[in-house]
Amino acid sequence: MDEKLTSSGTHLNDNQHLDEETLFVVSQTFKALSDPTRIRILNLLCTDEHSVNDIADSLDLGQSTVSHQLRFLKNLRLVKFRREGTTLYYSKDDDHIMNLLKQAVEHASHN
Amino acid sequence: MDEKLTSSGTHLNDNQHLDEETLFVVSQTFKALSDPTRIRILNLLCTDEHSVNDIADSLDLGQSTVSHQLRFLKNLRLVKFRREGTTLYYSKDDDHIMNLLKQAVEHASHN
DNA sequence: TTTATATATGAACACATGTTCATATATAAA
DNA sequence: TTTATATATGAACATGTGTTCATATATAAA
Repeated sequence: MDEKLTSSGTHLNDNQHLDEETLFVVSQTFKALSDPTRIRILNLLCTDEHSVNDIADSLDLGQSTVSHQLRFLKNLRLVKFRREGTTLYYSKDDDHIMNLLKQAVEHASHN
Repeated sequence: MDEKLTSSGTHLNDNQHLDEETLFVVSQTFKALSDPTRIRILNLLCTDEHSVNDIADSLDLGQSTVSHQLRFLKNLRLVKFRREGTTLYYSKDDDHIMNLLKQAVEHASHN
């Protein structure tokens, strides 16, 4: 127990080397944020929840495109959804990553 | 002057819509951080400067691979280099983006 | 059940991406 | 100039990625 303080665990924090799992998760996370379409979707979900067609209409994207990208984001647990009849309302599910996106946007638009 | 306070500039901060240039820069930035090899290189450059062969040896990568990726990172101004004889010492050139990487790593390794 | 609407899915396609190989360039030493 | 070392470069290749199209599924209303 308290693996971080021992020196015999499978992978400890040597604070320098990145183990393969961390590397994979980090790269996948940034990959999610590396596509303009996904960035626009997440930016839209930053404030409110939206249905799939809402998103498609707002961003002028195909319904299929939005659905595919939402599945991608859902697999990474960056978004979640709530059903109401036949409509699915998607919303953000990871405030930490949304914050990274916000930081990058602010950095890029040099405010 | 002071475009942010006017309402007649080409693109203002409506704080909701992302203009194309911002979208491009943000996506490119995250793309840089979305590849395991580049993450490992940046992680290595997080603390000290390193030559190309240093990096290749440390991370068990081909010299060509490292050189290609360093060019990629240099084009995005995430790294810079300093020459000493025939050796080029690379180091980080964007503390803000390095900080984003650090945050993601810490988030992924659930500390 | 039939119909309408909202969303998901899979195949296909064009395009982007990362690595490798061979080779070019650049600097310094002999 | 020749030689050695460090790095850069471009072509080629396999693989990954985002969008579109057609269609399937799911829920609700009629």
